[in-house]
Amino acid sequence: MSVRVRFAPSPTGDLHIGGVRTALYNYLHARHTGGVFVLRIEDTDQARNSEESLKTIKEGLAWCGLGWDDGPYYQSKRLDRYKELAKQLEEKGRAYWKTDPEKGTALHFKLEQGQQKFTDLVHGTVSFMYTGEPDFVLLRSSGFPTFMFANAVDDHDMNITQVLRGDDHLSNTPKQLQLFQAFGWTPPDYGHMPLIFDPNGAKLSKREIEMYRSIGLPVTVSECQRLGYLPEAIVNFLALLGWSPGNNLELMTLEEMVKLFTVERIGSTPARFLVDKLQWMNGQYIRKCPLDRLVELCRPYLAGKYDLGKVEAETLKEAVRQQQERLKRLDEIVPLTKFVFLPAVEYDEKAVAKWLKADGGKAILEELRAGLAPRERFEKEPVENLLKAVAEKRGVKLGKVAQPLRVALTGSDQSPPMHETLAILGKERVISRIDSTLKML
RNA sequence: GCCCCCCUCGUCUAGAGGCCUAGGACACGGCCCUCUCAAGGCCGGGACAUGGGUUCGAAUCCCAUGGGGGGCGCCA
Repeated sequence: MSVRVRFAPSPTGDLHIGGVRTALYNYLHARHTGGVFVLRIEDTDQARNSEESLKTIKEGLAWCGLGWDDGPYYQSKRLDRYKELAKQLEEKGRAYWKTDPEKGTALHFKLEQGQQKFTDLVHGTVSFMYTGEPDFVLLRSSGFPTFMFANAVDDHDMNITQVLRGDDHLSNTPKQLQLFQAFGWTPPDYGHMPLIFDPNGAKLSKREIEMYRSIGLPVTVSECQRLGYLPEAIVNFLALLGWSPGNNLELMTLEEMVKLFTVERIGSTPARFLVDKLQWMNGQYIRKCPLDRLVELCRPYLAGKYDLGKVEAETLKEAVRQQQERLKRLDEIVPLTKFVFLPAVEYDEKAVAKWLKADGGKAILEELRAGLAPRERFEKEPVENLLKAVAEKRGVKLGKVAQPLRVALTGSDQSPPMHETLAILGKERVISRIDSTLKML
């Protein structure tokens, strides 16, 4: 039978990083086997569902490059089907109505007690012992089905062959298996993948989002976007949280992952989500990114902070180019290009003290001004020659003469190579910034 | 409370009885490159949770203990 897998989120919030990984593994399995990837929306909780969340999920999957082949199907549109099947169970004597004084009358499934065994795709044989395991609800008093029920029914109706989901569902599986048994259906194979933990080893929690944000840890797709991560990096990183191709290969495109992915190689140990490696990986993808695309990726961050209205396209492009190998996150472009896009220099006092106010800083700057003034353009060779000449004449190292200029032009002791810094600022700004710095000293 | 899952460097992992004096990556430290910061290159420290078995031989198999996590909702 050809493979059919699904991603079945409930539209009750942002698309979570754990959800992305679940979607990814199902997507990879489908693509690897030439199967079909189904999207199903489990919107049976009227109170918590939202249109906006649905939109977020679809856009989030698209952003990650995880397209589905079939669906989306909506459980809210299949209520009749669930009711019909529930009735069958009732007629078979496997379900009964019970009234809760607070919540109303709901249909319950009669759970068989005793040993429950099944073979999990990632854990192997798993065996449960049900002693006083309570019966679970099939239909709520509202008439809506529960997850346990609708989810199993849909997996059957949609001919799902493998269910790849989080370990948090492992304990529920025997119950759903009993449902399949009661209907006389063949169940799909289940594979439960390890949970993703936060840096403290606890389950990722929505409540901690502020703390996560403060350490640059994106736990939802919108956080990924906000914090300047590339989808390639997120997908690549998440793929490696619980799966490995086994040959020391780490940087992979989606296509490569598709080729390499097998569910046998999904691990069984929970993984902590730390930001370090993700940032490194993001930097790798930023460096590989074609410049034109990188400019567009950076533009919103810059536009949010600077007035780009009068900035020439070439300047913007060059500013981004200069920082490409320094970025780990897109949002870092903002502080790094401050010297280009802000009209006035913001001086770092420590840098000023170290390079300009100390021994000969001012004299060096004056000398460089004299050397720079006759030039219209600042190319690599002439600039380097000038710096070297000044350094030699004074018997000091290159850094001794480059740094004062750097601080005068950018306010900081860190910037792209001198000739690039000069070139992007242009003659006029170079001279005026040197002059106003000199005046200040 | 009951049931279940997990346990290799700080982190992600490779490892399916001898290939392991345990490999890779991130992070960390050092060096090189160098006008700064990065990037890049090289080197280094760093792990089989513990205790019992099984076996000629165990990170790999079994059992306990410890630790971590999950499930037991008219949430999904």
